[in-house]
Amino acid sequence: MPATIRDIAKKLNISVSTVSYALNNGPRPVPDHVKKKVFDVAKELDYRPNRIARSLITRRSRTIGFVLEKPEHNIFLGPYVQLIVNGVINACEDHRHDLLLFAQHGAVSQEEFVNQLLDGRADGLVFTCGESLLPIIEEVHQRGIPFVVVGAGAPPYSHSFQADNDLGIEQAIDHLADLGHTKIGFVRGNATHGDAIHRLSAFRRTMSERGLAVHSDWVWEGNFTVESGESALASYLSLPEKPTAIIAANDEMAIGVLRKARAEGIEIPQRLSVVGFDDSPHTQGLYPGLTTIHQPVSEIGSAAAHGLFQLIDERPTDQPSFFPTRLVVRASTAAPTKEPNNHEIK
Amino acid sequence: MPATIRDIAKKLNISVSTVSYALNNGPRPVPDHVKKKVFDVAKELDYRPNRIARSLITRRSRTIGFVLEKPEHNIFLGPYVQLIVNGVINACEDHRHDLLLFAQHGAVSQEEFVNQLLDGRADGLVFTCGESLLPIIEEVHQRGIPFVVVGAGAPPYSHSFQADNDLGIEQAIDHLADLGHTKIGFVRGNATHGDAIHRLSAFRRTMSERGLAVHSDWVWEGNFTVESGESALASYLSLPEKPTAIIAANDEMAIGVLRKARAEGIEIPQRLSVVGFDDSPHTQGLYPGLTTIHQPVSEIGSAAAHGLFQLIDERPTDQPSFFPTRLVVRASTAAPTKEPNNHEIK
DNA sequence: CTGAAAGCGCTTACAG
DNA sequence: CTGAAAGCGCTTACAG
Repeated sequence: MPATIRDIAKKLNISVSTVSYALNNGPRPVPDHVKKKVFDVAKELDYRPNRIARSLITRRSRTIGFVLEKPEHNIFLGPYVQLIVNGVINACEDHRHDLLLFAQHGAVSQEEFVNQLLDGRADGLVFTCGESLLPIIEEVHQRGIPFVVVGAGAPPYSHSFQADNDLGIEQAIDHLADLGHTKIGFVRGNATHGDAIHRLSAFRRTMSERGLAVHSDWVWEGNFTVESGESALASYLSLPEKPTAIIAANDEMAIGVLRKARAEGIEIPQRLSVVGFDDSPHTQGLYPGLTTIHQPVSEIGSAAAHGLFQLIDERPTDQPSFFPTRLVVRASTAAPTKEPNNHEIK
Repeated sequence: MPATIRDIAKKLNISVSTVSYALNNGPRPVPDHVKKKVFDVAKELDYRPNRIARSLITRRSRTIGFVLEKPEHNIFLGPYVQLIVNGVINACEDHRHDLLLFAQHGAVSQEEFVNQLLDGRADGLVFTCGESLLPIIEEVHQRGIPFVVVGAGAPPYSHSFQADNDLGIEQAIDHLADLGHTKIGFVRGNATHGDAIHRLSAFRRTMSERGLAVHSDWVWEGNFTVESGESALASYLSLPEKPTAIIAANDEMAIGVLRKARAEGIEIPQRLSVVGFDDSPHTQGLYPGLTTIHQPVSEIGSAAAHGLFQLIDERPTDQPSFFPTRLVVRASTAAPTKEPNNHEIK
């Protein structure tokens, strides 16, 4: 049986309150010689404070929760989630908190899941933004516990932290237009994902603002995976009239496009230019390099967590919440020099 | 003020025990009509069970902890950690637990950190293996709370889950030897990391078993990052006699070797063969492909977590704890065809 | 200055 | 069958 403050108090013939104040260094003063004895006995008994008991009273766990977007196995494999969590963890370290990953979104009912989010283990929550989370965010909001949302498409009442998707898509289109492209395709992300939705509508809007046509044949479904990028390129191949450039809503899908293009013998960037979105670290190691839109994902995660800590402490939030993107030109884009339609389909 | 079971009991004029048994569906039977009333009032009051209070009594939080190996910012960016966490999260979902990431290893004293690990928020702990964790594992072990260790170099009393590093290094060496290489270099990982230490000694041993010489000039320090692979290749360049092949203790460093080799105009694999270790997913997307040793990192994480759940439940552990590796041949290895020493150093 | 006591929100032996 | 009560390990008003 682990030792408690009662054991320490008994051993020293003093009250538990004195022990408590001694161990916590306040708020009530305790004479140094008493304090010393308390610490000595604590060490002797291998006393460890029980934070559960403390939390029950203080209503603080010094832990924040992270809610994964989708109830999918292997959700953790995406570079985006990894970067966000990395940023959140960094902020937690700075702020002396720990991070609880809720793992049961896919395994229990929504009611039970919300109960878990609100069961006292976390002082506040970081949501990633996906449609499946919206009703959950709503319930959490009703409850009044502090939360923040990472990504586009958060409810208006929430504190959200996101990249400037509009700017990013403009940068991608303008880069391609500057190179002389007029026929530009788009691989979209999950229809349930806030950023994906945002980037698609930014694509449509910016294209028409620039006087460029958007063919519905040139917009492909995707789900942020390499595989969905590959199948986008597969259907590109069967088009009678092909775009000379493709923007993918994230790097993974851009990699899929590149990979499939390579397999099909389509020269990149001579015959087809490809732009990604994210500039995630492992894309940076790709050869030949991928032209992409950089967004500071880890910093967004950090800012979100710091914002959450401010909400928890009922301080005003002074964190930046809207992050500019940046075009990173590498080897996957160039002026269109070869006619894409001349390509032989096997 | 959130509602408690007392509020429900008061409203229905029944005892809190009945409410508790009703909400938990037992162990004491509660008549269905009472149960229904309890659930109705619970919903009406927006009652949410407080797991902190429950945990204080049951001494179970249905949460396990994950202890990161090193007190480094951006620790989460490594693909290895990501894969382990992914496997652990998957197991958590299966077992209806959540995962607490301890974030303060670098921010607080060791004593305070151990106190956090033992403060009741986690029912058991998953450690990754690094030297800095050994004294911490020792203290946790003394305390008697369930824990498992992922990776090589765990204390003998612990349940550890790891890849067969010896086999992996043998596979790498034998593959290169079969191609005709006799001069093989090695980029080692952090000197404080269990797997890194293990792979290096496996390299030395297997080389000598195969009658191949190990030059100390051909073993480079590394720290599992791309950059350290690059600097290994930089010092390779200045060697009077160069190996024809390099094994890196993980994929990141192998990527660094490849990248630097490309920058220096060294033809891969004609002039230099490179073998990695891990076969992490984003390596799989590399072009040209990296020959590497596959280890099932995510499965190891899953098995470790499942093992931990069995320890927590005091059941016998039946999880596999030693995982075979597998050679994956891609484009970075071939028979040595060009003399490496002929290469011009700029 | 310090101790005795109430209480955080639950679970669960103990009575009736 | 169900209620009253003890208690988990702490914090913190309340007395003295």
